Amino acid sequence: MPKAVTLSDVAREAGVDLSTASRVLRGTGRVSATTRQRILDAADRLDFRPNAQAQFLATGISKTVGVLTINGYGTFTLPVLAGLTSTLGQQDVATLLYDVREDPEILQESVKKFRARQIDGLLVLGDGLQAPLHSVTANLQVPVVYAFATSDSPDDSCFMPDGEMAGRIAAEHLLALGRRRIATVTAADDIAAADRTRGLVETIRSAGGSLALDQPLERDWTRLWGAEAAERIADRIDEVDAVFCGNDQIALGILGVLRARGIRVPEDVALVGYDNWEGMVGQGNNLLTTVDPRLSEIGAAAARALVHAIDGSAAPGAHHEPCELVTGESTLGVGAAGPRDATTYR
Amino acid sequence: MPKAVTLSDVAREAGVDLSTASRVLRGTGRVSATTRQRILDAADRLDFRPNAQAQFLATGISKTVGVLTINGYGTFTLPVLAGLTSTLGQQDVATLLYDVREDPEILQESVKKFRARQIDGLLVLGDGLQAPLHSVTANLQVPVVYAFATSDSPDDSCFMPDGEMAGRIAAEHLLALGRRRIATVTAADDIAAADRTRGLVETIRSAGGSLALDQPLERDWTRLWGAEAAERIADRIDEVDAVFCGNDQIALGILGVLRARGIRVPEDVALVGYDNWEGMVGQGNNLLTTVDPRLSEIGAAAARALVHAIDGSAAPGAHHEPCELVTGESTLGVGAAGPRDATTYR
DNA sequence: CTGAAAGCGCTTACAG
DNA sequence: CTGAAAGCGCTTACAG
Repeated sequence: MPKAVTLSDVAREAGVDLSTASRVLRGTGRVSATTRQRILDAADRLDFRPNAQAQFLATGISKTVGVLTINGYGTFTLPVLAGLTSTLGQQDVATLLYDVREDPEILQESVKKFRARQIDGLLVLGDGLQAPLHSVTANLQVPVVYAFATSDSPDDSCFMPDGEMAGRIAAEHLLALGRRRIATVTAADDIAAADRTRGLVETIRSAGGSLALDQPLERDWTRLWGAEAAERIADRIDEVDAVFCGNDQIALGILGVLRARGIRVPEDVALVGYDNWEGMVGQGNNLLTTVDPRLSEIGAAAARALVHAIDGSAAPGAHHEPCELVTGESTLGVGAAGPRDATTYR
Repeated sequence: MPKAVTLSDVAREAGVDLSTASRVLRGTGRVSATTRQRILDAADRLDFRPNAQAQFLATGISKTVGVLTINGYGTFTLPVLAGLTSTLGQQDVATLLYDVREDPEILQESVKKFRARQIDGLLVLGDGLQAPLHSVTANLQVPVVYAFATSDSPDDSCFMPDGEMAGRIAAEHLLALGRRRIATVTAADDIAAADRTRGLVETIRSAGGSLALDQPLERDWTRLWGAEAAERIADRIDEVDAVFCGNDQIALGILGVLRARGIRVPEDVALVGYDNWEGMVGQGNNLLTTVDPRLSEIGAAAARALVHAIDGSAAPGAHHEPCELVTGESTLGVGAAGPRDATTYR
């Protein structure tokens, strides 16, 4: 292991004190142009990399943040996590991850470990569904940001997908295609589902219409529920020419039954899903028109917010990140859109 | 911000020198039982957490590892990444992630940043498909482990799913169910596909049989290919009573066409997929019997190997992590297996 | 068994 | 504008 070159090496090479070298390398304090150049050259020549650990000790900044994960391996949290860590990595900050699994004891453990490690901030990664998390902000003396979760304290900085926007862009797309009898099939008793439904219904109302079948059809997130709902829709097919589905599973369930009953998609009934599940799995079949929540962007936004908060400018409150419509055959028909031809609404 | 308690505080509280306190707290060197106890009590009373940054500087260990990601947001790399970071987190080591996107310049960049940060080791996270990665082991003076990838240097420590085992347990399951005319539909020109096929064929041969339809049907990983292959199978239905599919997409494509043509699954043809894609998406429909590559375990195993390598005991060579059969309706029929009732083969 | 001292590699008032 | 010094909080030979 070749001895690493240190700041003293650079100082000696440039013939100055190491405090002077430190100043020019951090760009702080006045230094004469020639001295500065000499030092910069020396650093360059020696290919100097400051020892981050030493800097951390001297400055009290660790350039590492803690990440607390509620359901670390959840399909939907995975992209958020990747967005988090990769954005943090770009900013040169490391990540110390603990999977909490809603176990309060582990939480205590983690907080202790975090303290030892002098983390600069904490990211709490939820599962995107649950009720508000109990705020841990007060327990720490570093900034906290909640990603894919909300906290029960209104001053906390939280990042979530914009469910209302999802409903809105789905409605706008369907209305633009001339659909006027838009129904929705989704999960019951779910805040996220309710947000999407609200965005949908409000947009339909603004256009002078109302939700087809009067009420949302609500039960759960499964393909099976989609299939059953499709039977009901098929029985009242005159009243429906489009369905916004709570997720892609439901959409797929509906698609299968509708086709089996001889109802054409999208000619008779257009379908819009949510999750961009195919996109996630990298297939790009373009079967379904769907709303992509851009989960990795949720993580990225939360990470950026945390870095800013560490720098002193917090962004308290709930933030809803924009989603994106990804068009496919279930609204445009076969061959209408190129593969992964995403239309972005803002 | 309440001043943190330091080792000197503990030493003073216990009435000893801080070097002595350091020794007992790290469990190194002989110290009398009573002194030891006094120090331990003091540390406890003060709730002392050693400043990790200071320890790092003093010992030269950073407790952070670099992670280089080839395709950071790939559906299949996501669980591996989560397995990595979470296993590392449990061991109290932080993670510094850079997404390389096969860009050699970024790689150089990253190596420099890693050097500055004194990382203890490096994890290279591949995409599970590509040809061997170019080994970067020689460029660093810290241990390197490749996860979900192989390197072009045979001494490197690499962790991959066990593709042959996947084919084997699929075959064993189908044979156990009495199937004797097993075909396979998979991708062409793909090492991973070839491994699974080999495991399948060898197991069938050991049982005294041979692959149905003589040859593997090979093209790509899409559902569309599954559907087309299913047409061919349907035309020669007498020769086939089971299909091992290269992935779940293909399986789903086959399933749809077979049913549309009045061929019963699993009664006439049993289907086994690969990826446990449904499981990934958290639905647990149990529609498909499939082989779960346990991707997060790949990451976990690689992380453990890296930690061991850092401690001095490397595990060079290619490691194939066991996969797992997850049974579903496509081989056992409706209601046969409970939800996510996984059968583990070893 | 225990203490006094040097050192890890930087940063940052403080003088001059 | 630049240098000498103290300090960040620990670890670890080295004496005694």
